[in-house]
Amino acid sequence: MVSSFYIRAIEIIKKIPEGKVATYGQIAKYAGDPRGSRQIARILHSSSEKHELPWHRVVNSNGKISFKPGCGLELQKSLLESEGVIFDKDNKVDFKKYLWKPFG
DNA sequence: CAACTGACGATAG
DNA sequence: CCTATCGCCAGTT
Repeated sequence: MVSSFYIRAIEIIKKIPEGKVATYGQIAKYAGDPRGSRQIARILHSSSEKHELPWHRVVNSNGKISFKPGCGLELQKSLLESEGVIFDKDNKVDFKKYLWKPFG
């Protein structure tokens, strides 16, 4: 079962460039469902492996990671820092520098 | 088919 | 800043 929202979200996520991040709400909204933030989480889970999505470039609305230390937080943080995205002391990214915009 | 679940978002206190 | 709660929607049980 594949909804257009799902496909669209995948396409968007795959387009996130290195050194940039996007939010769940942003992706969901741009994919056609302003409130599909939860589906984004599902998509990342079910497709990050199948579609090799840069799941680590997706953070919540605060620019923070939803994980907890030991649950992947370190991994995501590490991956992003490898791409040039720096986290502050609150494990947040600087949207002014790293927020990716679908329109450029 | 009904209830539960979830890598969320926004609002309220 | 933090927790609590509602709303959204698809996938599971």
